[in-house]
Amino acid sequence: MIETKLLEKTCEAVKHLYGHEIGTGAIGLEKTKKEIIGDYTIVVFPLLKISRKSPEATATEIGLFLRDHVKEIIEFNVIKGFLNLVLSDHFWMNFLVKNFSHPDFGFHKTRHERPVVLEYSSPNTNKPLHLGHIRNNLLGFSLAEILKANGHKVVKVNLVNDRGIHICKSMLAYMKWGNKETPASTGMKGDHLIGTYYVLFNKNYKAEMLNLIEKGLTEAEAERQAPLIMEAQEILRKWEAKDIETVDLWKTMNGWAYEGFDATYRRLGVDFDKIYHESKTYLLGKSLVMEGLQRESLIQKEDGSIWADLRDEGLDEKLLLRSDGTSVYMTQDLGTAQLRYDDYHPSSMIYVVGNEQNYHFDVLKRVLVKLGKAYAAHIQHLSYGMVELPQGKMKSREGTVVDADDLMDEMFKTAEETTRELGKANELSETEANNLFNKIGMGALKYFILKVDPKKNMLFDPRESIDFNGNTGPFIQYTYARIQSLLGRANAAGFRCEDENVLLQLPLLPLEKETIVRLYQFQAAVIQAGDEMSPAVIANYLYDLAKGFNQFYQELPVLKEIIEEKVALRILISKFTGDIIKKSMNLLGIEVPERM
RNA sequence: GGUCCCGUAGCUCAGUUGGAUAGAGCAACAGCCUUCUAAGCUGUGGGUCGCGCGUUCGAAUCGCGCCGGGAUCACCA
Repeated sequence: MIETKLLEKTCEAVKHLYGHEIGTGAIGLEKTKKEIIGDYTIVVFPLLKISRKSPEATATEIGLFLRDHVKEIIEFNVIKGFLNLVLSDHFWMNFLVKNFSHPDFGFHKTRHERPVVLEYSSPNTNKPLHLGHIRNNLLGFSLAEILKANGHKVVKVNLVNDRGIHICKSMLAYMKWGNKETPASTGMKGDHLIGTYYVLFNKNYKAEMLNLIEKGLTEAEAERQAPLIMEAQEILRKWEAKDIETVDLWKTMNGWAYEGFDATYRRLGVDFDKIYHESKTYLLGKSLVMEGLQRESLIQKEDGSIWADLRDEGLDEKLLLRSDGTSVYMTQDLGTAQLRYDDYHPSSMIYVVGNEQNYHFDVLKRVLVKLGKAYAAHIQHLSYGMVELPQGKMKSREGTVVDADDLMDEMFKTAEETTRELGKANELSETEANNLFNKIGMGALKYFILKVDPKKNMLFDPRESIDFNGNTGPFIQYTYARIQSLLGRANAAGFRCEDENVLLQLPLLPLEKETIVRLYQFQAAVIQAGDEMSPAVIANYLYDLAKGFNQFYQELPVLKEIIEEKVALRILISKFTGDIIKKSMNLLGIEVPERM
């Protein structure tokens, strides 16, 4: 890319002019600010110690050297310590002509042998997915696409938390109050049906606790002694003992949950290459811990419980096996890490998990190191922030969760209303219309969530719903649809690509050039998004691209332009923009409609 | 209490490997459809970048100390 060349040539300039060898890292190269003439700017302040001259003189000397030694640079200007370089129109035209028809532009061919294992979603089978899971799923899916675009093989895995006390709670409530209901008999999605029992358990559990507290128990005592929780624990023991009835019910209810999840995943447009079940991996975790104990990298206490001692690393002791020999969350995660490593020998293992588990992953890595696992160094935690509601954090018990399926229904409805109001569904068949509403609704939702830096907490206000104007998914989809319409007309009118050599000589108007420059930046955006594991980089790039194109489209005629070569040029720009919008949207897991 | 994260316009967010007058969208107001889709474009107003000190030629960005918000530190997951 041209950036690399500019950096290297600047180093040469410094060596030639001042006799100093410097690395490209010592040079500040950035895009020139909008108001100033130029494409790239070199900040020369850091070089003054070497040049021993004024900022202006240094910048001018380097500018002269670059102009003479880099054929793409046709002129430059100096403002204080800023050297602004102007690249030739020919350079930008050449880029456009050489790349616009290249389907893989901006993407790298697979260049890493070992795959990346990417875990995301990881639901519990005791309740349906909510808005927080949506963020997780969208991030995970998008990140997979971004990594593929950067030349990685990606294995998407889902670790289902299908065992444990929380699962038993739903089971118990169902046994007590379920009346043999099924998804079929109630017409409810399986995961939602199970969710009602989870809620029911908590309601009654809370009532029992209050009762006990009234009788003089402390809260902690009540929590442990309430009959319901003790019954749930009994179910857990039966499950671990492989009691047939218990295991059967567990299988049945989990089956309902899976059916429900599958439907939600399909609608969200996410998928997995491999599904792990905690019920099948926790035993491997146990054996890893026992090995570690034998090798004396772990410690056992008098009551039989096994721990990792991390005190000399500034952390605490961490329990890995309970005194009764049963496993905890960490045990299970050690097992799945090992399993994944054995299954794929990946170059890295990425976990898309909320930032509330930062400590967990810190400990996980350290314990794996203690167990002598070299792959611990390649575990990465994509730690994303919480989705908050105007009232604060979502809490299932207080009924303030935004359900994933409900939300998607809402989005669809809003998309339908808005589209009909605008009269844009009039000529569509029902299937086509529903298809469009779905694309728009999901596009709005996905873009809304992915445009925020994953690391940050974000706010979701269901009342205001999601806008379809401004910096939104539908805005970008609309830009794409407009381009397709334009290209359709161009095609119908029989416009064909002009002779390349003619185009290469064309002078560019500012809006034309700005748009081409943005297209060029797609390559850097893909790389940056991969490095930072951030779909938001793509989303922000996309908005900039679409916004800029709309300006171009508004100000300059394409098909109505008089100069034939300009028509060809602008069609080329439009086509390339459309292609990159589509590719970028796909990196976010968002579809674009041909008409809207 | 220990550790970690966050604090930018009324609201939601960009910008944070230190660089030029801090940017968008929404909301408000004012314009632009006899010309390629107005889910669009243009313009106006709106800021002690939480506060203070420091490092630097230069700080929203780095360091330290406060203030405010959040997460986490379970024989929960």
